[in-house]
Amino acid sequence: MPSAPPFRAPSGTHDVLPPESARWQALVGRFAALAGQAGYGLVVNPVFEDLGVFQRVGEGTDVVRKEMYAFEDRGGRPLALRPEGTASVVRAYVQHRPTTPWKVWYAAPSFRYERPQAGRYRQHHQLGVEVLGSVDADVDVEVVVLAAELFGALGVRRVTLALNSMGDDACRPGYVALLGAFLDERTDQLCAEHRQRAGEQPLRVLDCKRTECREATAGAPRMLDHLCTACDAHFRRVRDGLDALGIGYQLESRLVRGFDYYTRTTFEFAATALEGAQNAIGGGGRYDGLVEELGGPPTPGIGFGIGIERLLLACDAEGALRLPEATVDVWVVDAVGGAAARDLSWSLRRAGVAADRAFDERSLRAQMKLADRSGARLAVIVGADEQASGTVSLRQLRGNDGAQELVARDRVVARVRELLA
RNA sequence: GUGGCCGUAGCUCAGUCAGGUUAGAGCGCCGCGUUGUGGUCGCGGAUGUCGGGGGUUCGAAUCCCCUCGGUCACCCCA
Repeated sequence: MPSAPPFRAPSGTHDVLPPESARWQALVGRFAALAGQAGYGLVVNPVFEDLGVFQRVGEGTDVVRKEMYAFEDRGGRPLALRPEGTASVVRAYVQHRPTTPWKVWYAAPSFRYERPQAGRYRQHHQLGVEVLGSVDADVDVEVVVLAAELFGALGVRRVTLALNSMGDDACRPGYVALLGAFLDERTDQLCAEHRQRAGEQPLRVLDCKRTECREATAGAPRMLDHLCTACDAHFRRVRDGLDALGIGYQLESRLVRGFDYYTRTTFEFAATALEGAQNAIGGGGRYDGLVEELGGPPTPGIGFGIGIERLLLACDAEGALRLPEATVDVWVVDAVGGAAARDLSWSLRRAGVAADRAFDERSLRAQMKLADRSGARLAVIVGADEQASGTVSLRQLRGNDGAQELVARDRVVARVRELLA
């Protein structure tokens, strides 16, 4: 007698069950194929890391300052569930020092303690790639195009790409000083939060969506106008590459993104078919200082993350990724106790035929209903007569007027294969 | 973390505003019509502590408070 269940998935988490889980499989499978085809290997990282790994990477960011699942294990070690994928991959790079360029992809959960809503979860899942060890602008292009290709392969068309460059150590400090001076003169025009924090995070103010900040920064200096020669050339090559490959984008000088580690190229994909505010389906950028930050040798890097849940919502909104219902080829109906179903189903499966059966000695009628609903094309039926004569009845369930034939038990697999061919 | 809305069978929902006999529908599920045959059709059946807890009342799905969950916006981002 069911009553209110004592437990449910924690707030902001969710179960993925069949048939929805098949879409996950398909999505990850497509991505794995695309990444593999481009020379990326799978990386699997721990779901928690030393707390310091993430603190080092984003001490000025909301994600790290107020959204982390941080805890101590029984040995008193400070740990945290990963809030994003890049830090773990970079930590693994520093630890193992693979030869470069190191091109990897992952599909893994991330954890952020936020107020849940549609498309925003406390445990969500990301597909991502990282490339470590190359400053080549063509890597930036490869990474961005890879994400775009995934959307295309899935049939998600209504996607916009925002592109920006954050500069590097040579030009960013000067720009930030310029921006800081600009903001200092109009602190009182900013929103409440940034009136306090504009000094420490001037770039954040550009990203603020509040109208006060928007208006106050309308005439602010743009990073893109202050790139040094090297960053400007790099950015130009990135844009040329995207143009050559037919990937459209919009320059977005306000695109700052949520992590401190970005340098040069940053980008964000939004699904415009999504109604809600949570329409960013992927984003990333270059992080040429991050490996050193985590104790490795100077090594440039770039990567992106794509939110699986949001991407699936975008698929829904566009009617993409509609999968046919999963079916087996054959359903084994056994009215004589179950042993025949047990043996025949495995004979078929061992021969590569997808087969299923009922349990619990259901009535013949009930088993036939299940056979029908399963979508199987054939029913293998064993009743008392077949049992006695060492045969089975093979019935066609899809069309052919339910044509039925009697087949010797040792010829079942061969005949089934013929009929399915 | 802040604010608005919502929470009735497995699913989608009616009933809540004006508290009152055993809480309903459709779909799905199970069984039977056919003790050896599915799809259609017909008949029958099961399942709800009306999210949870407390309160008001003779009486609460319905009113009040708290809480949990969802959702929308802010914020942030995938």
